Amino acid sequence: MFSIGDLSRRTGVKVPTIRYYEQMGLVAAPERSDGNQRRYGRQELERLAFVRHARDLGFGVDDIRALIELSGHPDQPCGHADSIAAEQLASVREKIARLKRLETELERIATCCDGKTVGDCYVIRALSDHALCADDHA
Amino acid sequence: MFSIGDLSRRTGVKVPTIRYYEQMGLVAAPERSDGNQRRYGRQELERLAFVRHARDLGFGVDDIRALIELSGHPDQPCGHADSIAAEQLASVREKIARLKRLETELERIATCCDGKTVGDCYVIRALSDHALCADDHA
DNA sequence: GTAATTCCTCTAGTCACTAGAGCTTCAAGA
DNA sequence: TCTTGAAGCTCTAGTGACTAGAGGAATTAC
Repeated sequence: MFSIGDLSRRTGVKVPTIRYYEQMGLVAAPERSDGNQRRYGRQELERLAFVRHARDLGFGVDDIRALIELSGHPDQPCGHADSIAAEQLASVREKIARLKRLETELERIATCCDGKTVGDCYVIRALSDHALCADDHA
Repeated sequence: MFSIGDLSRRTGVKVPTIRYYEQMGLVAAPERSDGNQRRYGRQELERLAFVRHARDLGFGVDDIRALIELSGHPDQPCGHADSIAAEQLASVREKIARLKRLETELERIATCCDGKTVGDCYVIRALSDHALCADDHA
């Protein structure tokens, strides 16, 4: 049996975040001590580690709820879990693609400024005039 | 002179977002018609385009305020503008690096599942057991 | 026994918007 | 000129995933 602080140290999830996850239904409300403090066991630790891991991988709260629900039914087909993961992968790839376009544009903007004053600063001019951009990062 | 709707169509910034930018001080409060509706001119259009462009590039509101402030002083040295842009570039690069680590891990998770039920689904097992992960994406 | 630490609940703030209610103004056609 | 429907106005509240702080109670270490 450990306290919320112990659980926090073991999982790397901050104390208020654990309480928030409980409120959101990602982890079950645990037993309480006589003085009304939360007391956790091994099962809760594993569940929280699962949640933390899924969050680290960028899954949203709703996805995680669905994955937890699924993990409680080991006999069901796992197509749904697969598709949640595949969607997350697609969304990560999209974000990477978008950020790479930004990177290209920012490189051009941030490294081309050889003016000394704002008046001829390439950063400012590029922001003022979208036409100076190489591609359509919008 | 155009209305907020015209401005929205010309810049691609939604009407409530324009009002929000005004509230945040990113664009100046414009003249009003007799009936209290906003009336914009060319200058406001350019300013909003600047803001939109900077937002598209991922700059935060505070950065944009600073860049606008700078662009109003063409005689000052532009080192500050450069450093804002350089910081933004660094932050974009960091995000890309992080997302790539996630991508690698998600690829492993999402493509390795050849089980038929949740019980032996690799997605669920991988989330339960961080030790299955190749690298430290946390 | 006491002092320091940790815990509790509750509210409110973050960022950059977005949605909706309830009302007024504007522009175009009859 | 009248009417109708779109577009405008302000204000409040909601989004996601936390984070911060107030004010007080419980636990733990010495």
